[in-house]
Parts: sequence; C-alpha cells; structure tokens
Amino acid sequence: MTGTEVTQAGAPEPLDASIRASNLKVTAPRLAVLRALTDAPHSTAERLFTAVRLQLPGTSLQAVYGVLAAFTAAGIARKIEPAGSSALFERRVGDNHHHIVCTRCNAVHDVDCAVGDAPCLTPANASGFAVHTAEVTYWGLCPDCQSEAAGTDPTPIGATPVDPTLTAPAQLSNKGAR
Amino acid sequence: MTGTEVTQAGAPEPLDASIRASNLKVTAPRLAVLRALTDAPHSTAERLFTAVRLQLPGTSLQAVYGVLAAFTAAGIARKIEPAGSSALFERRVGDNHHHIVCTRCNAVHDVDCAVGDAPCLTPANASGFAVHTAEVTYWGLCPDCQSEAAGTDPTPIGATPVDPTLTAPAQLSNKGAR
DNA sequence: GCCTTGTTTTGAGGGAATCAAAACAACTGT
DNA sequence: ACAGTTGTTTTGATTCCCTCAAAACAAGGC
Repeated sequence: MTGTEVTQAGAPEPLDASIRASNLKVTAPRLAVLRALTDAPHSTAERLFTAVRLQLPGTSLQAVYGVLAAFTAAGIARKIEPAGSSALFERRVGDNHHHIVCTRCNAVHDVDCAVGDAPCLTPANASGFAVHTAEVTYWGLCPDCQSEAAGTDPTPIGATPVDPTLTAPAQLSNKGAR
Repeated sequence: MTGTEVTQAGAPEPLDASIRASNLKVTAPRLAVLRALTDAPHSTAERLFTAVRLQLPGTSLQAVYGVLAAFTAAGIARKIEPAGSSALFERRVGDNHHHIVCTRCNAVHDVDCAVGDAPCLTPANASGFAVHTAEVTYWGLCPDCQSEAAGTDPTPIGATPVDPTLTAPAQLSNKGAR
C-alpha cells in the first residue's frame, strides 16, 4: 500500500529505482516527494510538503527539505530559483532546458533550448570567466492570463506576482508587444 | 560637502540629476545610495547600507531598501537575484545585458548580449506564452579563482558560494570541464 | 517661509531556508 | 532472519532577507 507499483504514465521508471540508482536509501518520504514532484513539477518545498502529507502524514517539512537537498545533490532533481519566488524543484534534469514564468499567475513551464546544446549560452564577453553553466529565464503571460488580461483588469491574480518592470531583465524587441 | 560635484569617471551625469529626472525627491540617503551603487555595482542592500553609513551615519537599513525600491520602480536601478544569493542592484539599466557569476567567490560581472537585441531570447517553444523579457545568468570561475583553483584547493572562498551542481542549470558542452 | 506630499526613521513581523542533536530506519554482511 | 553501521528523519530552534505600519521629518511648489 505504500505504492511501489507505480506504473503510471510520466514516470517511465519506478520511483524507487531512480532513488536507488543514486546510492540513496529508499525511504517512504523520499518516494512520496519524488511522486509529488512527478505529479507537480516546478513545486516549492512547501507545496510538495502539502502533497506528501496527504499520503504520508507525520512527514516533517524539514524532511522534505532534506530529501530535496539529497535529490539535487544526487542529480535526480533540479532546483530553480526564479527571481521573486521561492525555490522550485523539478525532476527533469540533465537536458539543456530553461523556464518561462508567467508574471501574472506565476505558472512555470519548461522551454527547450532555442539553438540546441549551447545556444546563445556562450556569452559575448565572458571577461575571462570560465563559463560552465548557463541559465535562462523568460518572463511573460501564459495563454490563460493573456485572455483574461485582454478585456479584464491588468492586475495580477496573486497578490505580488513578480513585477517584471522592477526587476527589469533584458527587454526583448518590442515588436508585437503592446 | 554632501558631494554634489561628483565629476568622477563612471558617473557621467551628476547623481542628483538622474534622481530628479525620475521625479523623485533628492535626499541625502538617495544620493549616498546612488553614489555607493556607482562605486560598487552588483551590491546587496546590506553592502550598500554599510557604504552609505560611512558617509551618512544615521541612515537606516530600511531607508536603503526604500531607496532601492524607489530607484528600481523609477527605472534608474535594476535588481537582480542570482540563485542562492540575495538581491543585487546595479545602475546599468535599459540595455540588454546579462550577468556572469563566479561560483567560487561570487563575483558578478556584466555580460553583453551575445547576439544583439534578442539573441537566443526567443524561446524554442514558448507554449503560448507572450514573452516580454528574458534573463540570462552564466555561472563559471572568474580569472582570479581560475588561477587559485588550478593548484590550490577546489573549495570556495566564502563558506557557501552557490554550488552550481546543486542548482544545475543547463550544462554547456563539457569539453574542458574536469 | 508655509504647506503639501513624499521620505525616512523606528519598531515589529513574516516567510523561507538552514543548523544541530537525538530518535529512528534502511542496507550490509553474516 | 538478525544485529550493526550508516544514513535519514524528527524535533526544536535560529538565522537571514526582506516587508509592513505608524510617526517624525524634510524636499519642493507656491
């Protein structure tokens, strides 16, 4: 009943296998977190904690933090920290992908790399740095929020959504902006 | 003597002018913060606070936060939040530039955009998002840390520098890694 | 110079994440 | 199957970074 036979679409290999493969001990909290992470990618520790508690009450928030730290260290999970939000976690690792965040509802989606392996990831002037990783975050409106923002109030749903004008990253060409 | 005649290289226009130009009142704390920001770009609020106090004791940390919020809202400063570090501020705004962070000493440098205005900043699959801004952060070793890391300990200088393997953004081609 | 409005100070508060020690459970080998 | 070892989790506290609110205060317009 602790769910070892998770033959669900989306989780090609059994949860415990990927944990064991990283030389980590397979525990109930870890399985639960990994499952929750599979069901809801780009989740905060808190969110995962909530999900985990449904299946495994008695799990502590610190355990979730610990599990996530172990997972990211082992490379079976990845931690992203978009400006203005708390850390998010995802299982998709090892591939060169980026993220796009909705400035209104904070939804996060994966974005494949534009040009393949190392797109514009080679900086123009690295000033002597030996670059080894690159990270791209896009900001915009998700489809849902586009429709709603069209005729409705321009105000974000959640209280403070991450004001793009304050953090002001690189502005794209304004064509079609408006 | 509160320094209005700052004819220093790096600050082409007087500090008070750029504040006034944004319809913000010119105050001592604001001048001090703007000066500190000019001298030390990519600084945390705390760091700026320390710098400001040298010239203007009695200034509160909250004032610095307030000034920085006003500056970013007005568009005369920009706030960046590299993963694992607290918010950093810089005066360089309006141009499409990115950042490169040393994973050992946390030094931050500006990086011009690789391909001009909108480099690889057009995501491969935006999944319907209306993208309006993009942000790129490179991670690597600064020149100084490269030399030191060559023959010395691979351990970072500051206690916890931001472990790139934990946050694991997109890996560049691994050639020359190791 | 006075008034209005916007800033700064002062003091408190809150969320996210980390740290440390003790209780506990998974794997190893027998 | 079982005991030992090592790695996890719990429990409890704490730190860091940043925000909020009200009162004191100063800049800029008249």
